[in-house]
Amino acid sequence: MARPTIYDVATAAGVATSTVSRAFSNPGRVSAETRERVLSSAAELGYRPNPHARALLSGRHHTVAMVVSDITNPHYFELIRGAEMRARMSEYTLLLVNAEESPRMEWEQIQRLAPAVDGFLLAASRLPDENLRQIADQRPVVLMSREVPGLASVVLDHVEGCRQIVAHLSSLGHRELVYLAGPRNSWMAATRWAALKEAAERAGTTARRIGPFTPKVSQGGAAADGALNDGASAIVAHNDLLAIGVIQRLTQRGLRVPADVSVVGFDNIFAADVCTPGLTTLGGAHVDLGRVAVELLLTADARADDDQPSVVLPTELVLRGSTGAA
Amino acid sequence: MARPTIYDVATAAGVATSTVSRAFSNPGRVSAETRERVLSSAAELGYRPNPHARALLSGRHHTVAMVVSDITNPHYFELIRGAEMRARMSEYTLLLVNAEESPRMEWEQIQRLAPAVDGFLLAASRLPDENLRQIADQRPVVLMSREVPGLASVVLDHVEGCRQIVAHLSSLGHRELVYLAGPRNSWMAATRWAALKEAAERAGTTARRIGPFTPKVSQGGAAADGALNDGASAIVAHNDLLAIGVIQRLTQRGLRVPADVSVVGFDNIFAADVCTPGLTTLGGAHVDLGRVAVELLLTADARADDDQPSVVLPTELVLRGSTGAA
DNA sequence: AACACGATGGCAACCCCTTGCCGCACGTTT
DNA sequence: AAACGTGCGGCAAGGGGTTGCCATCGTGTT
Repeated sequence: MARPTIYDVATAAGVATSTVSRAFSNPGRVSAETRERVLSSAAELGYRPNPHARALLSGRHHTVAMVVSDITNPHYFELIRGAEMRARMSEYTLLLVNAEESPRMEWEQIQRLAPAVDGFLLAASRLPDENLRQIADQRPVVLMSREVPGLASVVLDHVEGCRQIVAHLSSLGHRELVYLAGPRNSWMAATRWAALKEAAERAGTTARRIGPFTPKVSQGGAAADGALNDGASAIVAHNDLLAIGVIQRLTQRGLRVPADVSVVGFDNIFAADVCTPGLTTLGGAHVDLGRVAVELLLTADARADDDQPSVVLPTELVLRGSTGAA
Repeated sequence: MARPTIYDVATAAGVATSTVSRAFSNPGRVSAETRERVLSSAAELGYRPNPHARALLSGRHHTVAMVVSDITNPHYFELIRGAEMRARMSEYTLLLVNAEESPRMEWEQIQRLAPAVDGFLLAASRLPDENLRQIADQRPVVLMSREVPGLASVVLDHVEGCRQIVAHLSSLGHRELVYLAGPRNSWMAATRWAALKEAAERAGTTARRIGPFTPKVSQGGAAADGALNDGASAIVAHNDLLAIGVIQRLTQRGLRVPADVSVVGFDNIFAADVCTPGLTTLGGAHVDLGRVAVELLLTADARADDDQPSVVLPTELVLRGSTGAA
């Protein structure tokens, strides 16, 4: 038989549909006794509210969309996990959308979903600030791993993280490092480089940048060759995938890591722990990042437009075998 | 200003709302000229249909839900990617749901979402056959990495795959292998063991099973110790995570892989390629699996209830350093 | 005893879009 | 010229809930 509706429940309980509705969504508005009767009728019939009908009028969908710039990057899975957990805690559904590194596709998907979700989680968005503000005008938005003035965001503390990286390399005697940059339109790539350069200057270390590189293992070859050409004794890659590709290429070319070259990555993905040598990488509370982002999104209504928090979570430098004395 | 509705477009174009609706969803029903006028008015106003209102009446939501039993397992990422790609190709949205290995949670989430999605993709569902059939009565369902008579499914060819594993180990001189079983309610765990045992018998090899183990790296320790106790020269782990944990533990205990013990995994996750030694594992077209599953789901309406295909995709044994002569 | 007021339930409009059915204006057939 | 299509728009009824407003009832106040 067809799914029971609120009308069926109303008939069964001998009340009006409005009473049924209120019994569920506004318990204080009906007497305890009536409520009890409605709920038991509903349970008996196996009634479940139709989310679409509910959303149509109320405008609340109990759904948040998370848009990731590239779902193939294992780094995002931690964010997704955290977001999914927090969303489910509040009985929200997480919609996952992949933008495949294409700003246009990202924009279109967001526009398509805008009327159907309560807000957007944008992970490492490739859209320009301007567009992000437009989206924020329509729906609450929380940026992940990106900051834009006036918009809510959650990021890891890469300034401090880069300082740790430089300090670590410095203490091992490295006086020159090269940064393998990420994609041109990646905010993270710009941020990491700025923080790295600044930290290097303070530590009396030389930092150079080459790239940009698409942050995938397959690009590690080209990146490694470029880095060797540069002559630095330490390589800081835009992320772990690239770093792993670099190590593979270095090993293939007969260099020893870390005896000849040290390599550092970002993200602390699972593979960083099992590759050889283990990858020294800047990790952090990625699951928390996802969690906090949803938290911010769900509480967005309670904040004024000009009160959008920018949460910064701590990083931790995970030392493994890929870094050693210069 | 508020999002324009079909009424605004109708007014702007000087037609009735029904005409606007048809201009979009039933082009043959209006004259080319009228359609043109409606579309340009709509474009001008920036009109986008409200998916909820559309779904409410039509019953089609252009959304499919994918339920994974444990989102922390990187193996699923490939399935998710494939499913996401195929869904987007048809302008469908993919809803991602995590069941956290809990059948109860899986069931509740599915019931909650049932009225809001066009179908379910259930990856490695932990629900009993009975429940799966109930779900299939409500909505189209496609199982991934699981088979239930009468329901559509996509799986890798583990019978052939296990044969390959046994043949490989056999050719290296292994005469005894031990299988580290997956979770008790996992269909895959049962299937792999059955296939392995059968293949082993034919090859004149002894196969024993220990477990079950939760398929995580952290369980590799206990699994490895159990396997060593068994005395077999080759270990076949339920999946790569477990296998990697096993290798770590073996190495820690001073054994050499593969000189002392060979290890084989399942899934060919990214980390299998970068760990040391590289993990020999049974891979397959996981992205295709996701793709095909969505394909089946989207075409489910066209098939009779008793014509639910069970697609079997090929596997490939990826040889790496973790297996060697006995 | 007359009145005020809070608690509770029902009525009906509304959210936005789809679709069955009707009617009109043509063109075609015999 | 009468009888018939046929193509195309509009009307209006939902689809399943939510919510503003009104009616009713019981209790407390003076």
